[in-house]
Order: sequence, then structure tokens, then C-alpha cells
Amino acid sequence: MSDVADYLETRPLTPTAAAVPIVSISALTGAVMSPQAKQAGLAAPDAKRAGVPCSSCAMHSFCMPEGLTSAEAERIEALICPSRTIRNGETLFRTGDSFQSLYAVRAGSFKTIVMHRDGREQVTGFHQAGDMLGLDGVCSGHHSCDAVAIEDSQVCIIPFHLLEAMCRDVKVVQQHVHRMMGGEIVREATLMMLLGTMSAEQRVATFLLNLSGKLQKRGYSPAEFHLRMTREEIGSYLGMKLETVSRMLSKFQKDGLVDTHGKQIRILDMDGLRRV
Amino acid sequence: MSDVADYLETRPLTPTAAAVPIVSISALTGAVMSPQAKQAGLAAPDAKRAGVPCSSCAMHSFCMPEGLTSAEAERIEALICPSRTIRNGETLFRTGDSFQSLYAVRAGSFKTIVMHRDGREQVTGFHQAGDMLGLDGVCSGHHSCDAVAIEDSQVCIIPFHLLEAMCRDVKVVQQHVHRMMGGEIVREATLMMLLGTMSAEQRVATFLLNLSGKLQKRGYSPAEFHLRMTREEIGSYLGMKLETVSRMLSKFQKDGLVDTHGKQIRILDMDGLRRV
DNA sequence: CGAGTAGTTGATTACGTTCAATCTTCGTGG
DNA sequence: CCACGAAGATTGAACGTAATCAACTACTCG
Repeated sequence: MSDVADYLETRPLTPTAAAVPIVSISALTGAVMSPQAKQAGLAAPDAKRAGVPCSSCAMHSFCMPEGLTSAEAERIEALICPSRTIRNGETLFRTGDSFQSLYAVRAGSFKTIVMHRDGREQVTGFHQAGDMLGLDGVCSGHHSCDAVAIEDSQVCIIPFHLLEAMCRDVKVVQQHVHRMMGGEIVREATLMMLLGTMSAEQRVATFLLNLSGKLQKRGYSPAEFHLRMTREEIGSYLGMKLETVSRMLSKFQKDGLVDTHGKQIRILDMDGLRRV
Repeated sequence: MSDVADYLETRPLTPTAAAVPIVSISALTGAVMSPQAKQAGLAAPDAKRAGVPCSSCAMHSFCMPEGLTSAEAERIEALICPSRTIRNGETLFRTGDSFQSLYAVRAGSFKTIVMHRDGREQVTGFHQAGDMLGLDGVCSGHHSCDAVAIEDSQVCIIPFHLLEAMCRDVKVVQQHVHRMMGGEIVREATLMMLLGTMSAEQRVATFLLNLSGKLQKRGYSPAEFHLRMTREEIGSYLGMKLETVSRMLSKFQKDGLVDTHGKQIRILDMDGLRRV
């Protein structure tokens, strides 16, 4: 439910960080389970050790605090369990599951959904490489949403009790965790604003702009990208029906703001979208 | 933006805590400013020292972690600045203000609002005695919403850097802070669900039920209470117009679910409301 | 290549907004 | 204490946006 990277908006982004291409899932190799993964009771049978250490991971700048000593950086690396592969449509965790770990998305994309008792569900967030998942479980010790992969994905597993322990020793880690949680709070408040005050047209425009900004921070083109989610998932996220999403995209097309071909999106007039 | 008490839902509530009446603002006495308040640069000229120490504050069970040693409890008390009085309509902090402290509502009520650039604003939360305010600033170091008193109120000021320091030393304090932040994340996700999937009727019903539950946890009658906010503020919070709020309340009245006289509310059929 | 899923577009309906008039409550000052 | 004015709340009528229902098209994948 969280965007680790959001709080970076308020910090300068290094040019190198923005230019690094995202690691593809096929570039990640598999290996054996670590003792910590067993201890946390979380790594699935298909858990695999990523060949890439944090220090050389492209998402490094999104997950890790700055200003660590090399000893501290090593301690964090030791704390992180082997990454786990989640195939398209599979769930990383479900509502009610015991909360043990946070998950940093290393590659791929997820949606988080909450289910109403009457069966209706709503998408509460989309999460790409560099985002953090699982903070919803911190409060009660149980997850309060489902996290489902919307393409083949890979996550790093961070046992929360170990992270908490490290927070007690290393101030920058503590502040990093607080900022991640705080960022999630702000992100959700912004979304409440969107759901509470904007028209369907404005919501879709805002959605595209937010996604664009997020991709830009990761070194991708902000103007041309591929949607990982369906119209229905977008609609659920934005509090409207899929037909309405489709209509709004068609309208933007007609107005010359974007160029859509199914899931392929090209933003032609960024300012025009902002003015909607 | 936070409800400290929400996470207590998952923990047993002691009968005594539920039975304690809420301290009235008139019961609080004033005194001088502490060195810490000056240091934090936050206490307003009208800051007053609450005569009541945390240990005998009625809201104690909502703000404080359990299982502290007496030395730790003393340290927390020393850390908390003199409380500050905020009159109806005054703001505790504004968007963009530098984030220095959290605020525990000791008496009264607040709303938090976010402002869109086009001037429209939305209420993102209501906060009563026992709730925590200010977590929105943790991420960026600046507040991302305004907190406005909707009746004469009093808050305890908790300098965040001191709280962070204590989190590093005392595990239960750390977990308490994490749970507060996590609780806020879950609260907002629930609200997103409400805004994204529910009809106006269901939203108003849910609002009344949530408020009722919150009051019950504080030892008040869950069936009969006084709304502190206007229809317009409720509407803004629920993503609808004040007229719609009014119509829904009238409808509930007609259906025999509630009895409303202006801001005085009596819930006649709790289950009926839940079934809406 | 065919089945099934995802997406687009049109027609109709319904819910909530908008605009407006009226009523109530509450705070202020004569 | 009551009168007055302002702000808040209620109710009605007309309107508009997005939902619903439905038909059709375009992809994707065994």
C-alpha cells in the first residue's frame, strides 16, 4: 500500500538514480533460502535468492536510507531475506494473514485490494518496483488488504521485527521507516481528496499524471508507458466504473491530450491534462 | 489525521478505561511554559501547563503504551510539553508548517483539511480526545494538511525528535508509535473504500456507526451523542454535499433508524443502520 | 483459429448536485 | 430578557454526471 519513493519528492534526486534502468525480472537469478526466511516463516517454497545485492540493485535508492556506514549497510543486507517470485494473479499476502514482514517490490507490479463484507472490493493502490508493501499490517499485526501481482513480479522480504530492532540502533534507518509510513499516510490522504472532490475526468487525468511522475522518478519516459492494470482495476481504484474510465480516455484522445492504444499510453499534452 | 485509539480495537479494552468520563476542558488548569516547549519552538503564548499528569489523565490509555516501567513513564511525561489551548475555529497547524511535534487531543475536537490548488477543500478526518494529530508531517518534515479546532480544545505537545529518541531506547514506545502510524494507514484505507464504493446513504450510516463506536470506546453512550461538526463538514468528509447529508439523516429519521434534532443524534436501530 | 477476456461506444436510468426558498438555532447587543 | 441577524439545516424542483444495460470490436492465448 505504500510508495517508498513518494517521500523522495521532497529530497533531491540524484541524476544517476533517475537514469538507472529498472532491473528486469529475468535478470534475477535464484538460489537457496536463508535461515532468516525460515525464521520469519514467510519464504514460500519457490523463494529464490536474488543474485543482486542491495548495493547494486537499481531500486536501491528507493528502499535504502542514505548515509549508512558500510557496517550498517551490511547489516541491512543481512536482514533482508531472499527475494520471492510472485506470478501474475498470485497473492503476496491476504487480509487476515499474520503480519511478519514488509515487502519491497524489486520487479513487476502489484495491486492492493480491500474487500467489503458484501463482496465488493476496491483497489487501494498500485505498487511498482521501488514501492513498499505490507505497512497495512503494522497496526494490528494482521494484514488488512490483499496484495496481488498484476504481472510476474519479485519482492524482497524484510522481517519487520528485525527492521524494528535495527531502527533502535541506527537513527537514519529509524527515520527512513518513519518517513515511509508517513509517506503512505500522505499518499492516502491525497487519494481521499481525489475520491471526495474530483470529477471522473479529473480523477483519470490525475491518475495518468501520478503514474507518469512515478515512472519518471524511476528513469522511465514520463510521456509514454504501458499500463499494467485493466480498466476495471483503474476504475476500482478511482471510484468509478470501467466504462467511465474508457470514456474519459476516449475524451482525452479526442481532445488531443493523450494517445491511447489499449494499454499503451502516450501523453501528448501534460499541461492540458493538469488543467482538466 | 490519526486516531490513536483505533488500533485498540484489536486489543482488549479494560472496563475501567471504558468507564472513565472524559476530562472537560474547564477542569484543566494553566501554568508556565516548560523549557522543552521553548526548545521545540512550538508553545504559543497562551500555552498552559495542564495540572493533570499523564498518569491521571482520562485519555491516558489512548496515548500511552502499556507495560512501561515507572522510570520510562516518567521519561515520557517529562518529554511532553505543556498543553496548549486552541479556541473554536483556530488552527493548530497549517499546510506547509514545519513539522516538529505530534499533538494528542486532550479535550475538544479538531478537523483536518487538505486544500486543493483550485481552492476546494476536503475534510480528511475528525479528531476527538484521545486522538493523535500531526502524523501527516512525518514524511516530508512539513505538515500536509490544516488542523482546525471545531470547538474549544486542548492538546498535549509531543516533540517528535524526543519521541524518536525514546523509541530507540524503549521497545514498547517504538511499537506504540509504529502502531499509531499503522493505524492511521488502515483508517485512511477504510475511508478510501467508503468514498470509492459506497452510496451516500451507506456513507452517512457508516459515519454514524464509526462515531458511535469511537464514543463508546471513550466511555460515552454509543446511542446518543452530539455532533461537533456541521453538515457541510460531514459532507466534505464523506465526499458529498451538505444537502445530501441532511436528506440522508431525514431518511433515517423517517425509517426509524435514528432520531435527529439538529446536532443531537440518537441511534434507535443500530443493526438497521448496519444493514443499510 | 476459435474462445474468452478486455475494451469501446451508445441509449437509458438513477443518484446526487445545484439552485432556491424556508425554517431553526445560536450568539450578540440593545 | 428579548430582538435581531447570521449561520446552519431542511426540503423541494430541475438538472447533470456517472452507472447500468447492451451491443459490438479488438486482443490474447491455448
